[in-house]
Amino acid sequence: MTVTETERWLELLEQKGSRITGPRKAIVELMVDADHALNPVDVFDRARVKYPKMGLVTVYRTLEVLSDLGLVERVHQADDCHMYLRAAQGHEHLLICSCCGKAAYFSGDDLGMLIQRISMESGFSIQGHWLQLQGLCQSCQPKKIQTQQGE
Amino acid sequence: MTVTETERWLELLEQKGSRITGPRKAIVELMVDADHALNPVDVFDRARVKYPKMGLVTVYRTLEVLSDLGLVERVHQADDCHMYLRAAQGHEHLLICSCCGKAAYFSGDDLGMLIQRISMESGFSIQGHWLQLQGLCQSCQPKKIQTQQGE
DNA sequence: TCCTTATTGAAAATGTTTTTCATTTTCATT
DNA sequence: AATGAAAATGAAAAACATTTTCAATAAGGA
Ligand SMILES: [Mn+2]
Ligand SMILES: [Mn+2]
Ligand SMILES: [Zn+2]
Ligand SMILES: [Zn+2]
Repeated sequence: MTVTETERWLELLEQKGSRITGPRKAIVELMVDADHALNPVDVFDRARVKYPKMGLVTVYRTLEVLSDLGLVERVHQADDCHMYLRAAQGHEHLLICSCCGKAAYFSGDDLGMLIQRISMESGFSIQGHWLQLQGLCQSCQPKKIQTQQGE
Repeated sequence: MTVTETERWLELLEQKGSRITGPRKAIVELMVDADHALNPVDVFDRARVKYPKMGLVTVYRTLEVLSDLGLVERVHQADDCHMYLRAAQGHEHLLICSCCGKAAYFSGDDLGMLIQRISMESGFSIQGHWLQLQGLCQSCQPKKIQTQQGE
């Protein structure tokens, strides 16, 4: 599954007239599999394992290319706003572990009523929304006992 | 109302053992009233009108102090993740105009059901959420006719 | 294999935020 | 009102993150 997804990304890259290169393959392979949002340096460190002469500049450039193709997207967290993760499929939002950073998409939110009400009350015409849940993933729950913030 | 709110901020500052200074007054006055999220340079430019010898470093430092006191908070937007706005009162979320940047808080979202479901499905224990609506404010609607992104 | 051109990595440039430090200002105490 | 300790300030330097420049390299069609 990972292999075919990697191939899909590379084919898309090719279709758009980009060349398939060693550095790009290394970055695609790792981004396809990543279950944490990664910042450019994270990507750099991981990519260098597969492609040792990788330059950090190429990481920036490749993330931009993948982002333009809609394959990865930027993720904002309180401490780091320049993280990247495979893009959402359709209408999905992120759930991120505040301890280890593990990220998962979810879908099925319904803000229609809320948006309609706020639209009325504020006079804004609402174009989009941004929703992100923070929590502790299963493997981090034993490690941390923290207070829960409701609603 | 603005005057008393400014005073409240300054008193809080004083209570916490900080000194009330010219630069801080200028920044507090402008942040109390701001209806747009402002980045440090925005704050700098505006504060210099009232306090011409203001240094940019002081802006950074003062925003941090106000943020530590819970009086302002950092706002993330697609193009600029280091913007500051007066802090939410209780459980509020932001509505921001994608054209002019006008910001308004709203409350009354209820994600309880959603959170419970996602919690079940994912195994995460959910601690908090981050919700932001983007749209066009009343005065920007005539200017731009844009496609609407649903739900 | 050859050739054109996109891509690459190093280095330099740029832009932002933080640190350092001598000077100024605040404000509690005379 | 004058004094003095400590906090705050602004200029300059340093540290960081990101982008640009450019000569060398590599991709992939002919
Ligand atoms: Mn949604
Ligand atoms: Mn952000
Ligand atoms: Zn975790
Ligand atoms: Zn507007």
